[in-house]
Amino acid sequence: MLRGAAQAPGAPLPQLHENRCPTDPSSPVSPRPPTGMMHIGTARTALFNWLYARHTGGKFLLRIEDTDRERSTAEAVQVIFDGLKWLGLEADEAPVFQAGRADRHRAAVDQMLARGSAYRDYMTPEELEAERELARAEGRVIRSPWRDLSPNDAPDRPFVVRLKAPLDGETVIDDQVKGEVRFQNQNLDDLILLRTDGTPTYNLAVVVDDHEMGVTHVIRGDDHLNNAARQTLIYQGLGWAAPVWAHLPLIHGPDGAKLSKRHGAQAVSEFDAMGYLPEAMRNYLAKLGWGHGDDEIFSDEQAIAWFDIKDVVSAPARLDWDKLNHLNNHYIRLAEPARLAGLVVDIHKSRDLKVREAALPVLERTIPLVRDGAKTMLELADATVFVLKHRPLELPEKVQGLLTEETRGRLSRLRDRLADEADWAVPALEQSIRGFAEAEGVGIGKFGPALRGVLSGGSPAPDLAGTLVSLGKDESLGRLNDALSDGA
RNA sequence: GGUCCCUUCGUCUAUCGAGUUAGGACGCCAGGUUUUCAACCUGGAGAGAGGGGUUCGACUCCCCUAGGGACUGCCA
Repeated sequence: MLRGAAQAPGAPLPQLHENRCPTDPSSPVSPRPPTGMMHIGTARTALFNWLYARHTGGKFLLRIEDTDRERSTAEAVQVIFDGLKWLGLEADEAPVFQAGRADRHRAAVDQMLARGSAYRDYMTPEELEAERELARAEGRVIRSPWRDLSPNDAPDRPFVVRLKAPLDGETVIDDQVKGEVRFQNQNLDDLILLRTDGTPTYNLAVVVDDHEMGVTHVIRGDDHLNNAARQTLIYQGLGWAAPVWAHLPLIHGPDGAKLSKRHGAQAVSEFDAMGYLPEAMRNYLAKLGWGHGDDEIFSDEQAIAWFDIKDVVSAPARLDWDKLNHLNNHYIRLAEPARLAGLVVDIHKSRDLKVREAALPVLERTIPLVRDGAKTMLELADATVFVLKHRPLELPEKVQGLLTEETRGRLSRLRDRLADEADWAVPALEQSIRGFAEAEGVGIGKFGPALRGVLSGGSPAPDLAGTLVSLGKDESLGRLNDALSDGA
């Protein structure tokens, strides 16, 4: 939905409350090749934009900022789409590719040139470098001599087009989370709008696209706060009204430093691979930098109803794995077993474990029994391997050590009792086991560990009755028989 | 170097000048429960970076210092 560039200067912002999600199609850290990842910080920015759009009834828009052609690849873009989809944040309209709008960007620059709010700068790279050093030494911003020269003096050589920013006065950003931020214009340089090859730069493209896409609220990372001032100057140069700004604090690693590889993960795909559920990520990310009183766990609907940019915290937050795990566990307990079973199968398969179709229902009835302790889907997968093993099970030494003469006798008597059990369900089996212990005149501790070991092959398993139910009567008895006949 | 942002328990945060032992959550510690690992129950320790102001009164407003961070590209 392009509104066209012809909006009158100073006209009121449309009441659409549209947002955009600024997204980097390539890695901001390593120049090339694109690392093809969607940073967790980008994901949270997207989440806040999404929450705000849903809350206000506006639109959640996606724009791929690929004005740097070299670093933008189809794969990198796909990673972004996949990441947003996994997180459950899909844009309301087709994504806009910035690179495809270069003509609009250039048209805007023509306007500025005509209005005198931009100029051609013929400085050579060497001259620029010298000026940069000098400016830094003098503690000021770069200034080009071409700013005030007449076009008639133009030499015949490549040029960039720069913004002709005001030299004095101040630019005030009324940021929704930072409050009023003031910049002295003398500290703001004439940023490049068009490169030597005529292609638009990011700062120009963002302004033009936001304006023409009808973006009213720009919610983005803290790292753009300085840019907001400079972009405001571009809006002024174009005679357009600036949008409402909201700059989110960054997410740091557990140690407070910038989030990086050594913190475990930075890409949303990695969180997926580590077994985190998207709804847990949404809840966690929402709580990171925003909150609604003491509410810790909430649904998307609640988050949407409660979300307000003004409640966003202004300090950077650290990624806390313990808390993420806790939330993930909470959502694993809430999820449909069938869905979890599917995810668990995928994990087992990726670990080269053969999973037959018939295992799905078995998994489905096992999951509710073992999910309470699972912090991630990976752990849930670990907790369910016992059910997927093939007979005869290999018993680890620890289990074999439990199988003394006495215990074997006991287990065999228990086997007979279980074989007669008609009601193969947790309550009945619990009673049966307890009754058996009584009949034997011993505590469950006398045979429980051995029974568990025989049934699970030493892998983690739920309580005894649960394990029996998970396995089913035939498989349980079979495993018992295997162990009792083996070496007997 | 310059500009800008940030600073409450270990972590995320509540408290939006005067009802507080500064609340909650995760984590942690202790105890309970117990057929593994968990889960679960009970209890506990734990914070306003430092220094100045403003005010009858400050965690809350202002200034300074310290410490973190972002930007300072013909990257985004």
